[in-house]
Amino acid sequence: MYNSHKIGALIILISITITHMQSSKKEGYFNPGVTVDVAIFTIEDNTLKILLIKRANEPFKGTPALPGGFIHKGESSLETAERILADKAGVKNVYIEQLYTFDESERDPRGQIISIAYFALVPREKLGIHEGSRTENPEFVSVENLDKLAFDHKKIIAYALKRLGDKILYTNIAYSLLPQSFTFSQLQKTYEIILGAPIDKRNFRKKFIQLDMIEETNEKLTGKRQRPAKLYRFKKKMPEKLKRFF
Amino acid sequence: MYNSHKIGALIILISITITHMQSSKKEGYFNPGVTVDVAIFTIEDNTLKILLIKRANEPFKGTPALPGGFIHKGESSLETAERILADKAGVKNVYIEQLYTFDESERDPRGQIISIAYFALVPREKLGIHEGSRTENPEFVSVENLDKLAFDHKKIIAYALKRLGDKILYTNIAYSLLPQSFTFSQLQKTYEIILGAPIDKRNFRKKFIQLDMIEETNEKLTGKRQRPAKLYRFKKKMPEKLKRFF
DNA sequence: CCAAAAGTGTTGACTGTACACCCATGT
DNA sequence: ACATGGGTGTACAGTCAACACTTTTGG
Repeated sequence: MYNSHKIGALIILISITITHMQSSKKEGYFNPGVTVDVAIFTIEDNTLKILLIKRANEPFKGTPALPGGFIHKGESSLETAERILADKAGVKNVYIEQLYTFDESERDPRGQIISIAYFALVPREKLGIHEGSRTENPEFVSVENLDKLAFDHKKIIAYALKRLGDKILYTNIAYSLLPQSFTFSQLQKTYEIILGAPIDKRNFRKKFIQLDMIEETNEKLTGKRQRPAKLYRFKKKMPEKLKRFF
Repeated sequence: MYNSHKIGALIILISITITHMQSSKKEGYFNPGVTVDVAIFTIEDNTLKILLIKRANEPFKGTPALPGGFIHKGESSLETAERILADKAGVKNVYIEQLYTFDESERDPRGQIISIAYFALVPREKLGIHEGSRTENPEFVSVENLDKLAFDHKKIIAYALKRLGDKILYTNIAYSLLPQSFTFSQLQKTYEIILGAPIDKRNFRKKFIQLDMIEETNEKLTGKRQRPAKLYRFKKKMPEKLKRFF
Protein backbone atom coordinates (compact mmCIF):
# COMPACT_ATOMS: atom_id res chain seq x y z
CA MET A 1 0.00 0.00 0.00
CA TYR A 2 1.16 3.50 -0.77
CA ASN A 3 2.44 5.77 1.91
CA SER A 4 -0.20 8.48 2.06
CA HIS A 5 2.26 10.98 3.37
CA LYS A 6 4.36 10.66 0.23
CA ILE A 7 1.32 10.80 -2.01
CA GLY A 8 0.24 13.99 -0.33
CA ALA A 9 3.62 15.51 -1.03
CA LEU A 10 3.48 14.31 -4.60
CA ILE A 11 0.11 15.90 -5.20
CA ILE A 12 1.27 19.20 -3.79
CA LEU A 13 4.34 19.08 -5.99
CA ILE A 14 2.33 18.35 -9.10
CA SER A 15 -0.09 21.11 -8.27
CA ILE A 16 2.72 23.56 -7.83
CA THR A 17 4.26 22.49 -11.08
CA ILE A 18 1.01 22.73 -13.03
CA THR A 19 0.27 26.16 -11.59
CA HIS A 20 3.76 27.16 -12.47
CA MET A 21 3.38 25.96 -16.06
CA GLN A 22 0.02 27.48 -16.63
CA SER A 23 0.29 30.89 -15.11
CA SER A 24 3.67 32.04 -14.10
CA LYS A 25 7.07 30.99 -15.40
CA LYS A 26 9.44 33.82 -15.19
CA GLU A 27 7.89 35.81 -18.03
CA GLY A 28 4.36 35.34 -16.73
CA TYR A 29 2.92 33.34 -19.62
CA PHE A 30 1.08 30.06 -19.78
CA ASN A 31 -0.09 27.76 -22.53
CA PRO A 32 -3.75 27.77 -23.47
CA GLY A 33 -5.12 24.59 -25.01
CA VAL A 34 -4.99 24.59 -28.81
CA THR A 35 -7.62 22.87 -30.91
CA VAL A 36 -8.40 22.81 -34.59
CA ASP A 37 -11.95 22.91 -35.94
CA VAL A 38 -12.77 22.37 -39.58
CA ALA A 39 -15.71 23.74 -41.55
CA ILE A 40 -16.10 21.22 -44.36
CA PHE A 41 -18.50 22.23 -47.11
CA THR A 42 -19.98 20.39 -50.01
CA ILE A 43 -22.86 20.88 -52.38
CA GLU A 44 -25.54 18.22 -52.47
CA ASP A 45 -29.18 18.35 -53.60
CA ASN A 46 -28.77 21.95 -54.67
CA THR A 47 -27.84 23.11 -51.20
CA LEU A 48 -24.69 24.07 -49.44
CA LYS A 49 -24.02 21.60 -46.65
CA ILE A 50 -21.54 21.45 -43.83
CA LEU A 51 -20.22 18.43 -41.96
CA LEU A 52 -21.31 18.23 -38.32
CA ILE A 53 -20.72 15.57 -35.71
CA LYS A 54 -22.52 14.90 -32.45
CA ARG A 55 -20.14 15.47 -29.57
CA ALA A 56 -19.21 12.19 -27.90
CA ASN A 57 -17.87 13.81 -24.72
CA GLU A 58 -18.50 16.70 -22.39
CA PRO A 59 -18.71 19.60 -22.73
CA PHE A 60 -21.74 19.81 -25.00
CA LYS A 61 -22.06 16.03 -25.15
CA GLY A 62 -24.64 15.11 -27.79
CA THR A 63 -24.75 18.60 -29.30
CA PRO A 64 -23.89 19.06 -32.98
CA ALA A 65 -20.46 20.58 -33.53
CA LEU A 66 -17.79 21.07 -36.14
CA PRO A 67 -15.37 18.17 -36.35
CA GLY A 68 -12.24 19.11 -34.47
CA GLY A 69 -9.63 18.08 -32.00
CA PHE A 70 -6.46 18.97 -30.18
CA ILE A 71 -3.19 19.41 -31.98
CA HIS A 72 -0.89 16.46 -31.50
CA LYS A 73 2.72 16.85 -30.62
CA GLY A 74 4.85 17.52 -33.67
CA GLU A 75 1.84 18.28 -35.82
CA SER A 76 1.11 21.63 -37.45
CA SER A 77 -2.44 22.92 -37.30
CA LEU A 78 -2.81 22.25 -41.02
CA GLU A 79 -1.80 18.64 -40.45
CA THR A 80 -4.32 18.43 -37.64
CA ALA A 81 -7.00 19.76 -39.96
CA GLU A 82 -6.04 17.25 -42.64
CA ARG A 83 -6.15 14.44 -40.11
CA ILE A 84 -9.65 15.48 -39.07
CA LEU A 85 -10.69 15.68 -42.69
CA ALA A 86 -9.45 12.16 -43.29
CA ASP A 87 -10.96 10.75 -40.09
CA LYS A 88 -14.35 12.41 -40.20
CA ALA A 89 -15.01 12.91 -43.89
CA GLY A 90 -12.79 10.22 -45.34
CA VAL A 91 -11.11 12.53 -47.85
CA LYS A 92 -7.59 13.70 -48.64
CA ASN A 93 -6.15 16.29 -51.01
CA VAL A 94 -9.08 18.65 -51.00
CA TYR A 95 -9.15 22.41 -50.88
CA ILE A 96 -8.23 23.61 -47.41
CA GLU A 97 -7.15 26.93 -45.94
CA GLN A 98 -6.80 28.46 -42.53
CA LEU A 99 -9.85 30.53 -41.64
CA TYR A 100 -9.30 32.38 -38.38
CA THR A 101 -8.21 31.73 -34.83
CA PHE A 102 -10.99 32.00 -32.30
CA ASP A 103 -9.97 32.63 -28.75
CA GLU A 104 -12.54 34.65 -26.90
CA SER A 105 -12.32 33.60 -23.33
CA GLU A 106 -15.88 32.34 -22.83
CA ARG A 107 -15.85 30.07 -25.86
CA ASP A 108 -15.00 26.85 -24.00
CA PRO A 109 -16.33 26.01 -20.54
CA ARG A 110 -13.17 24.02 -19.81
CA GLY A 111 -11.18 27.25 -19.72
CA GLN A 112 -8.84 29.03 -22.02
CA ILE A 113 -8.79 26.99 -25.18
CA ILE A 114 -8.23 28.50 -28.59
CA SER A 115 -9.44 27.12 -31.86
CA ILE A 116 -7.55 27.49 -35.10
CA ALA A 117 -10.39 27.12 -37.58
CA TYR A 118 -9.92 25.72 -41.08
CA PHE A 119 -12.16 25.79 -44.04
CA ALA A 120 -12.42 22.97 -46.60
CA LEU A 121 -14.34 22.36 -49.80
CA VAL A 122 -15.10 18.88 -51.05
CA PRO A 123 -16.90 17.79 -54.21
CA ARG A 124 -19.80 15.54 -53.31
CA GLU A 125 -18.46 12.69 -55.46
CA LYS A 126 -15.25 12.47 -53.41
CA LEU A 127 -16.97 11.88 -50.11
CA GLY A 128 -16.77 8.33 -48.85
CA ILE A 129 -19.73 6.53 -47.38
CA HIS A 130 -20.40 7.91 -43.97
CA GLU A 131 -18.82 5.42 -41.67
CA GLY A 132 -21.02 5.79 -38.60
CA SER A 133 -17.88 6.62 -36.65
CA ARG A 134 -18.86 5.58 -33.14
CA THR A 135 -21.46 7.83 -31.56
CA GLU A 136 -20.31 10.90 -33.46
CA ASN A 137 -22.30 10.14 -36.57
CA PRO A 138 -20.81 12.74 -38.88
CA GLU A 139 -23.26 14.04 -41.45
CA PHE A 140 -23.71 16.86 -43.87
CA VAL A 141 -26.49 19.25 -43.00
CA SER A 142 -27.76 22.23 -44.89
CA VAL A 143 -26.30 25.52 -43.72
CA GLU A 144 -29.81 26.95 -43.87
CA ASN A 145 -31.15 25.23 -40.82
CA LEU A 146 -28.52 25.00 -38.14
CA ASP A 147 -29.75 24.47 -34.61
CA LYS A 148 -27.85 25.19 -31.48
CA LEU A 149 -24.25 24.22 -31.93
CA ALA A 150 -21.53 23.51 -29.40
CA PHE A 151 -19.04 26.22 -28.37
CA ASP A 152 -18.91 29.23 -30.70
CA HIS A 153 -19.23 27.01 -33.75
CA LYS A 154 -22.15 28.97 -35.13
CA LYS A 155 -19.90 32.00 -35.26
CA ILE A 156 -17.15 30.01 -36.93
CA ILE A 157 -19.56 28.77 -39.58
CA ALA A 158 -20.86 32.29 -40.19
CA TYR A 159 -17.30 33.45 -40.71
CA ALA A 160 -16.59 30.54 -43.05
CA LEU A 161 -19.67 31.30 -45.12
CA LYS A 162 -18.59 34.89 -45.50
CA ARG A 163 -15.13 33.79 -46.60
CA LEU A 164 -16.60 31.37 -49.12
CA GLY A 165 -18.94 33.98 -50.57
CA ASP A 166 -16.10 36.48 -50.93
CA LYS A 167 -13.56 34.09 -52.27
CA ILE A 168 -15.67 32.54 -54.97
CA LEU A 169 -15.79 36.00 -56.55
CA TYR A 170 -12.07 36.56 -56.92
CA THR A 171 -10.54 33.09 -57.04
CA ASN A 172 -11.09 29.86 -58.94
CA ILE A 173 -11.98 27.79 -55.85
CA ALA A 174 -15.25 26.71 -57.41
CA TYR A 175 -13.22 23.90 -58.99
CA SER A 176 -13.01 22.32 -55.56
CA LEU A 177 -16.76 21.85 -55.28
CA LEU A 178 -17.44 20.53 -58.76
CA PRO A 179 -16.73 17.17 -60.36
CA GLN A 180 -13.99 16.81 -62.97
CA SER A 181 -16.32 17.80 -65.75
CA PHE A 182 -19.58 19.63 -65.45
CA THR A 183 -22.16 21.55 -67.43
CA PHE A 184 -22.57 25.28 -67.44
CA SER A 185 -25.80 24.84 -65.54
CA GLN A 186 -24.09 22.97 -62.73
CA LEU A 187 -21.42 25.64 -62.56
CA GLN A 188 -23.96 28.41 -62.46
CA LYS A 189 -25.97 26.60 -59.81
CA THR A 190 -22.86 26.38 -57.65
CA TYR A 191 -22.44 30.13 -57.80
CA GLU A 192 -26.10 30.75 -57.18
CA ILE A 193 -26.13 28.51 -54.13
CA ILE A 194 -23.07 30.13 -52.62
CA LEU A 195 -24.07 33.67 -53.43
CA GLY A 196 -27.69 33.02 -52.54
CA ALA A 197 -29.03 34.82 -55.59
CA PRO A 198 -30.06 33.94 -59.13
CA ILE A 199 -27.74 34.93 -61.98
CA ASP A 200 -28.65 35.75 -65.57
CA LYS A 201 -27.70 32.77 -67.72
CA ARG A 202 -26.35 34.67 -70.71
CA ASN A 203 -24.28 37.06 -68.66
CA PHE A 204 -22.93 34.23 -66.55
CA ARG A 205 -21.68 32.37 -69.60
CA LYS A 206 -20.07 35.43 -71.09
CA LYS A 207 -18.34 36.38 -67.89
CA PHE A 208 -17.07 32.92 -67.23
CA ILE A 209 -15.69 32.42 -70.70
CA GLN A 210 -13.99 35.78 -70.50
CA LEU A 211 -12.42 34.81 -67.15
CA ASP A 212 -10.70 31.97 -68.97
CA MET A 213 -10.89 29.53 -66.08
CA ILE A 214 -12.57 26.66 -67.90
CA GLU A 215 -12.35 24.86 -71.22
CA GLU A 216 -14.63 22.60 -73.20
CA THR A 217 -14.16 18.87 -73.18
CA ASN A 218 -15.20 16.86 -76.22
CA GLU A 219 -18.01 15.25 -74.35
CA LYS A 220 -21.63 16.02 -73.86
CA LEU A 221 -24.03 15.03 -71.17
CA THR A 222 -26.72 12.99 -72.88
CA GLY A 223 -29.54 10.86 -71.58
CA LYS A 224 -31.73 13.67 -70.34
CA ARG A 225 -34.90 14.43 -72.25
CA GLN A 226 -33.47 17.71 -73.46
CA ARG A 227 -30.72 19.09 -75.58
CA PRO A 228 -27.37 17.57 -74.47
CA ALA A 229 -25.12 19.97 -72.57
CA LYS A 230 -21.44 20.45 -73.34
CA LEU A 231 -19.14 19.36 -70.56
CA TYR A 232 -16.45 21.70 -69.32
CA ARG A 233 -13.45 21.34 -67.04
CA PHE A 234 -11.33 23.80 -65.08
CA LYS A 235 -8.05 24.62 -66.78
CA LYS A 236 -6.26 24.72 -63.44
CA LYS A 237 -7.12 22.89 -60.28
CA MET A 238 -4.89 24.90 -58.02
CA PRO A 239 -6.16 27.90 -56.08
CA GLU A 240 -5.36 31.21 -57.74
CA LYS A 241 -6.63 34.75 -57.76
CA LEU A 242 -8.44 35.98 -60.80
CA LYS A 243 -7.22 39.06 -62.58
CA ARG A 244 -10.74 40.30 -62.95
CA PHE A 245 -13.60 39.90 -60.55
CA PHE A 246 -16.49 37.64 -61.27
CA MET B 1 22.32 23.32 2.67
CA TYR B 2 19.79 21.46 0.56
CA ASN B 3 19.56 17.74 0.63
CA SER B 4 20.65 16.76 -2.83
CA HIS B 5 18.71 13.54 -2.71
CA LYS B 6 15.43 15.42 -2.23
CA ILE B 7 16.29 17.90 -4.93
CA GLY B 8 16.99 15.06 -7.34
CA ALA B 9 13.59 13.58 -6.60
CA LEU B 10 11.98 16.98 -7.04
CA ILE B 11 13.60 17.49 -10.43
CA ILE B 12 12.46 14.08 -11.61
CA LEU B 13 8.94 14.82 -10.46
CA ILE B 14 8.81 18.15 -12.19
CA SER B 15 10.16 16.60 -15.38
CA ILE B 16 7.52 13.94 -15.29
CA THR B 17 4.82 16.49 -14.74
CA ILE B 18 6.01 18.75 -17.52
CA THR B 19 6.28 15.85 -19.93
CA HIS B 20 2.84 14.78 -18.91
CA MET B 21 1.40 18.25 -19.54
CA GLN B 22 3.10 18.73 -22.83
CA SER B 23 2.73 15.49 -24.60
CA SER B 24 0.35 12.97 -23.25
CA LYS B 25 -2.80 13.47 -21.18
CA LYS B 26 -5.33 10.78 -21.82
CA GLU B 27 -6.46 12.03 -25.23
CA GLY B 28 -2.91 12.32 -26.55
CA TYR B 29 -2.79 16.04 -27.01
CA PHE B 30 -0.47 18.64 -25.59
CA ASN B 31 -0.35 22.38 -25.48
CA PRO B 32 2.03 24.21 -27.78
CA GLY B 33 3.25 27.60 -26.63
CA VAL B 34 1.12 30.44 -27.90
CA THR B 35 2.59 33.82 -28.74
CA VAL B 36 1.24 36.91 -30.42
CA ASP B 37 3.29 38.97 -32.87
CA VAL B 38 2.15 42.31 -34.19
CA ALA B 39 2.99 43.93 -37.51
CA ILE B 40 2.56 47.64 -36.77
CA PHE B 41 2.67 49.89 -39.80
CA THR B 42 2.83 53.61 -40.20
CA ILE B 43 3.70 56.03 -42.97
CA GLU B 44 6.56 58.42 -42.40
CA ASP B 45 8.78 60.32 -44.84
CA ASN B 46 6.78 58.97 -47.75
CA THR B 47 7.56 55.37 -46.93
CA LEU B 48 5.72 52.52 -45.34
CA LYS B 49 7.44 51.59 -42.11
CA ILE B 50 7.07 48.75 -39.67
CA LEU B 51 7.95 48.63 -36.00
CA LEU B 52 10.81 46.28 -35.14
CA ILE B 53 12.55 45.60 -31.87
CA LYS B 54 15.92 44.02 -31.18
CA ARG B 55 15.41 40.79 -29.32
CA ALA B 56 16.58 41.08 -25.73
CA ASN B 57 16.74 37.32 -25.12
CA GLU B 58 17.58 34.09 -26.83
CA PRO B 59 16.70 32.77 -29.29
CA PHE B 60 17.80 35.30 -31.90
CA LYS B 61 19.13 37.64 -29.21
CA GLY B 62 20.02 40.99 -30.79
CA THR B 63 18.23 40.21 -34.09
CA PRO B 64 15.44 42.50 -35.29
CA ALA B 65 11.98 41.03 -34.80
CA LEU B 66 8.33 41.93 -34.66
CA PRO B 67 7.21 42.99 -31.22
CA GLY B 68 5.44 40.09 -29.59
CA GLY B 69 5.02 37.98 -26.53
CA PHE B 70 3.24 35.12 -24.88
CA ILE B 71 -0.45 35.26 -24.09
CA HIS B 72 -1.10 35.87 -20.42
CA LYS B 73 -3.60 33.88 -18.46
CA GLY B 74 -7.12 35.21 -18.91
CA GLU B 75 -6.12 37.33 -21.89
CA SER B 76 -7.43 36.91 -25.41
CA SER B 77 -4.94 37.14 -28.26
CA LEU B 78 -6.44 40.48 -29.25
CA GLU B 79 -5.81 41.78 -25.76
CA THR B 80 -2.27 40.50 -25.95
CA ALA B 81 -1.81 42.33 -29.22
CA GLU B 82 -3.22 45.53 -27.73
CA ARG B 83 -0.93 45.21 -24.75
CA ILE B 84 2.07 44.87 -27.05
CA LEU B 85 0.88 47.85 -29.04
CA ALA B 86 0.65 49.94 -25.88
CA ASP B 87 3.97 48.73 -24.49
CA LYS B 88 6.08 48.89 -27.60
CA ALA B 89 4.48 51.66 -29.66
CA GLY B 90 2.77 53.61 -26.90
CA VAL B 91 -0.60 53.72 -28.67
CA LYS B 92 -4.15 52.61 -27.94
CA ASN B 93 -7.33 52.52 -29.98
CA VAL B 94 -5.75 52.06 -33.35
CA TYR B 95 -6.76 49.86 -36.24
CA ILE B 96 -6.01 46.24 -35.45
CA GLU B 97 -7.07 42.92 -36.89
CA GLN B 98 -5.99 39.33 -36.71
CA LEU B 99 -3.74 38.40 -39.60
CA TYR B 100 -3.01 34.69 -39.55
CA THR B 101 -1.76 31.99 -37.22
CA PHE B 102 1.73 30.75 -38.04
CA ASP B 103 2.64 27.36 -36.73
CA GLU B 104 5.04 25.57 -38.99
CA SER B 105 7.09 23.38 -36.79
CA GLU B 106 10.53 24.80 -37.56
CA ARG B 107 9.59 28.39 -36.87
CA ASP B 108 10.88 28.53 -33.29
CA PRO B 109 14.04 26.73 -32.14
CA ARG B 110 12.55 26.36 -28.66
CA GLY B 111 10.05 23.86 -30.02
CA GLN B 112 6.42 23.88 -30.97
CA ILE B 113 5.32 27.46 -30.50
CA ILE B 114 2.59 29.04 -32.55
CA SER B 115 2.22 32.70 -33.30
CA ILE B 116 -1.13 34.40 -33.73
CA ALA B 117 -0.10 37.37 -35.83
CA TYR B 118 -1.92 40.70 -35.75
CA PHE B 119 -1.76 43.61 -38.05
CA ALA B 120 -2.08 47.24 -36.91
CA LEU B 121 -2.09 50.63 -38.60
CA VAL B 122 -1.10 53.79 -36.79
CA PRO B 123 -1.06 57.37 -38.03
CA ARG B 124 2.40 58.85 -37.54
CA GLU B 125 1.06 61.68 -35.40
CA LYS B 126 -0.30 59.27 -32.79
CA LEU B 127 3.00 57.59 -32.11
CA GLY B 128 4.61 58.60 -28.83
CA ILE B 129 8.29 59.37 -28.60
CA HIS B 130 10.21 56.14 -28.80
CA GLU B 131 10.97 55.35 -25.24
CA GLY B 132 14.22 53.46 -25.60
CA SER B 133 12.55 50.55 -23.85
CA ARG B 134 15.52 48.75 -22.33
CA THR B 135 17.70 47.02 -24.86
CA GLU B 136 14.84 46.39 -27.28
CA ASN B 137 14.99 49.81 -28.85
CA PRO B 138 11.77 49.66 -30.88
CA GLU B 139 11.93 51.65 -34.08
CA PHE B 140 10.13 52.03 -37.34
CA VAL B 141 12.06 50.85 -40.35
CA SER B 142 11.15 51.01 -44.00
CA VAL B 143 9.63 47.80 -45.32
CA GLU B 144 11.88 48.20 -48.35
CA ASN B 145 15.10 47.23 -46.69
CA LEU B 146 14.52 44.51 -44.16
CA ASP B 147 17.53 42.45 -43.19
CA LYS B 148 17.51 39.08 -41.59
CA LEU B 149 14.72 38.89 -39.06
CA ALA B 150 14.14 36.52 -36.17
CA PHE B 151 11.92 33.44 -36.54
CA ASP B 152 9.64 33.50 -39.59
CA HIS B 153 8.94 37.18 -39.15
CA LYS B 154 9.90 38.02 -42.70
CA LYS B 155 7.15 35.71 -43.86
CA ILE B 156 4.69 37.29 -41.45
CA ILE B 157 5.55 40.75 -42.74
CA ALA B 158 5.17 39.63 -46.34
CA TYR B 159 1.74 38.29 -45.49
CA ALA B 160 0.79 41.51 -43.72
CA LEU B 161 1.88 43.60 -46.69
CA LYS B 162 -0.26 41.54 -48.98
CA ARG B 163 -3.24 41.94 -46.67
CA LEU B 164 -2.70 45.70 -46.48
CA GLY B 165 -2.43 46.05 -50.24
CA ASP B 166 -5.61 44.05 -50.77
CA LYS B 167 -7.61 45.65 -48.05
CA ILE B 168 -6.93 49.24 -48.95
CA LEU B 169 -8.73 48.53 -52.20
CA TYR B 170 -12.03 47.36 -50.75
CA THR B 171 -12.24 48.98 -47.32
CA ASN B 172 -11.85 52.43 -45.82
CA ILE B 173 -8.88 51.49 -43.62
CA ALA B 174 -6.79 54.28 -45.10
CA TYR B 175 -8.38 56.45 -42.41
CA SER B 176 -6.22 54.66 -39.87
CA LEU B 177 -2.98 55.83 -41.43
CA LEU B 178 -3.91 59.47 -42.00
CA PRO B 179 -4.31 62.37 -39.60
CA GLN B 180 -7.77 63.74 -38.77
CA SER B 181 -7.71 66.04 -41.77
CA PHE B 182 -5.56 65.76 -44.81
CA THR B 183 -5.15 66.97 -48.35
CA PHE B 184 -5.97 65.01 -51.45
CA SER B 185 -2.26 64.76 -52.16
CA GLN B 186 -1.56 63.15 -48.82
CA LEU B 187 -4.38 60.72 -49.40
CA GLN B 188 -3.16 59.85 -52.85
CA LYS B 189 0.39 59.45 -51.61
CA THR B 190 -0.84 56.96 -49.01
CA TYR B 191 -2.40 54.84 -51.71
CA GLU B 192 0.64 55.11 -53.94
CA ILE B 193 2.98 54.05 -51.17
CA ILE B 194 0.89 51.05 -50.25
CA LEU B 195 0.15 49.98 -53.79
CA GLY B 196 3.68 50.75 -54.91
CA ALA B 197 2.55 52.47 -58.07
CA PRO B 198 1.72 56.00 -59.19
CA ILE B 199 -1.91 56.94 -59.71
CA ASP B 200 -3.37 59.54 -62.06
CA LYS B 201 -4.33 62.59 -60.02
CA ARG B 202 -7.59 63.43 -61.79
CA ASN B 203 -8.86 59.89 -61.82
CA PHE B 204 -7.93 59.41 -58.19
CA ARG B 205 -10.00 62.42 -57.13
CA LYS B 206 -12.99 61.37 -59.17
CA LYS B 207 -12.93 57.83 -57.85
CA PHE B 208 -12.52 58.87 -54.27
CA ILE B 209 -15.31 61.40 -54.39
CA GLN B 210 -17.55 58.83 -56.00
CA LEU B 211 -16.71 56.33 -53.23
CA ASP B 212 -18.18 58.81 -50.77
CA MET B 213 -15.74 58.01 -47.99
CA ILE B 214 -14.53 61.53 -47.31
CA GLU B 215 -15.95 65.04 -46.98
CA GLU B 216 -14.51 68.54 -47.15
CA THR B 217 -13.72 70.45 -44.02
CA ASN B 218 -13.92 74.24 -44.10
CA GLU B 219 -10.22 74.56 -43.69
CA LYS B 220 -7.33 74.83 -46.05
CA LEU B 221 -3.71 74.07 -45.63
CA THR B 222 -1.85 77.35 -46.08
CA GLY B 223 1.71 78.37 -45.46
CA LYS B 224 3.21 76.51 -48.36
CA ARG B 225 4.45 78.52 -51.32
CA GLN B 226 1.67 77.23 -53.53
CA ARG B 227 -2.06 77.28 -53.83
CA PRO B 228 -3.63 76.24 -50.47
CA ALA B 229 -5.09 72.74 -50.48
CA LYS B 230 -8.55 71.93 -49.19
CA LEU B 231 -8.54 69.68 -46.15
CA TYR B 232 -10.72 66.60 -46.06
CA ARG B 233 -11.75 64.16 -43.37
CA PHE B 234 -13.11 60.62 -43.46
CA LYS B 235 -16.85 60.46 -42.92
CA LYS B 236 -16.52 57.30 -40.85
CA LYS B 237 -13.56 56.19 -38.80
CA MET B 238 -14.72 52.63 -38.36
CA PRO B 239 -13.60 49.83 -40.65
CA GLU B 240 -16.12 49.00 -43.35
CA LYS B 241 -16.23 47.39 -46.73
CA LEU B 242 -16.80 49.60 -49.74
CA LYS B 243 -19.66 48.84 -52.07
CA ARG B 244 -17.47 49.50 -55.04
CA PHE B 245 -13.80 48.76 -55.41
CA PHE B 246 -11.22 51.46 -55.47
C1' DC C 1 -45.29 17.03 -80.96
C1' DC C 2 -44.33 18.47 -76.42
C1' DA C 3 -41.61 19.45 -72.34
C1' DA C 4 -37.29 20.70 -70.68
C1' DA C 5 -33.10 22.67 -70.41
C1' DA C 6 -29.22 24.31 -73.76
C1' DG C 7 -27.56 27.83 -76.13
C1' DT C 8 -27.05 32.56 -78.20
C1' DG C 9 -26.73 38.86 -79.31
C1' DT C 10 -27.83 43.49 -78.80
C1' DT C 11 -28.46 47.77 -76.61
C1' DG C 12 -27.90 51.63 -73.27
C1' DA C 13 -25.83 52.94 -68.97
C1' DC C 14 -21.95 53.15 -66.51
C1' DT C 15 -17.06 52.87 -65.28
C1' DG C 16 -12.14 52.98 -66.30
C1' DT C 17 -8.31 55.24 -68.38
C1' DA C 18 -5.60 58.36 -70.69
C1' DC C 19 -4.31 62.85 -71.12
C1' DA C 20 -2.90 68.80 -70.59
C1' DC C 21 -3.78 73.02 -68.91
C1' DC C 22 -4.94 76.97 -65.64
C1' DC C 23 -4.92 78.53 -60.54
C1' DA C 24 -3.49 80.44 -56.05
C1' DT C 25 -0.02 81.17 -53.16
C1' DG C 26 4.89 82.28 -50.92
C1' DT C 27 9.23 83.86 -51.88
C1' DA D 1 7.75 86.92 -61.91
C1' DC D 2 8.37 82.36 -61.02
C1' DA D 3 8.27 77.89 -58.87
C1' DT D 4 5.31 74.72 -56.64
C1' DG D 5 1.81 71.73 -56.02
C1' DG D 6 -3.68 72.41 -56.32
C1' DG D 7 -7.32 71.76 -59.02
C1' DT D 8 -10.34 70.57 -63.19
C1' DG D 9 -12.99 68.11 -68.14
C1' DT D 10 -13.39 65.32 -72.11
C1' DA D 11 -13.33 61.44 -75.21
C1' DC D 12 -12.83 56.48 -76.09
C1' DA D 13 -12.90 51.82 -74.71
C1' DG D 14 -14.43 48.34 -71.94
C1' DT D 15 -17.67 46.28 -68.81
C1' DC D 16 -22.22 45.63 -66.70
C1' DA D 17 -27.11 44.64 -66.73
C1' DA D 18 -31.27 43.79 -68.80
C1' DC D 19 -33.83 41.23 -71.82
C1' DA D 20 -36.41 36.80 -75.48
C1' DC D 21 -36.09 33.58 -78.73
C1' DT D 22 -34.30 29.23 -81.22
C1' DT D 23 -32.20 24.52 -80.72
C1' DT D 24 -31.80 19.73 -79.53
C1' DT D 25 -32.99 15.98 -77.33
C1' DG D 26 -36.09 12.02 -74.82
C1' DG D 27 -40.40 10.47 -74.08
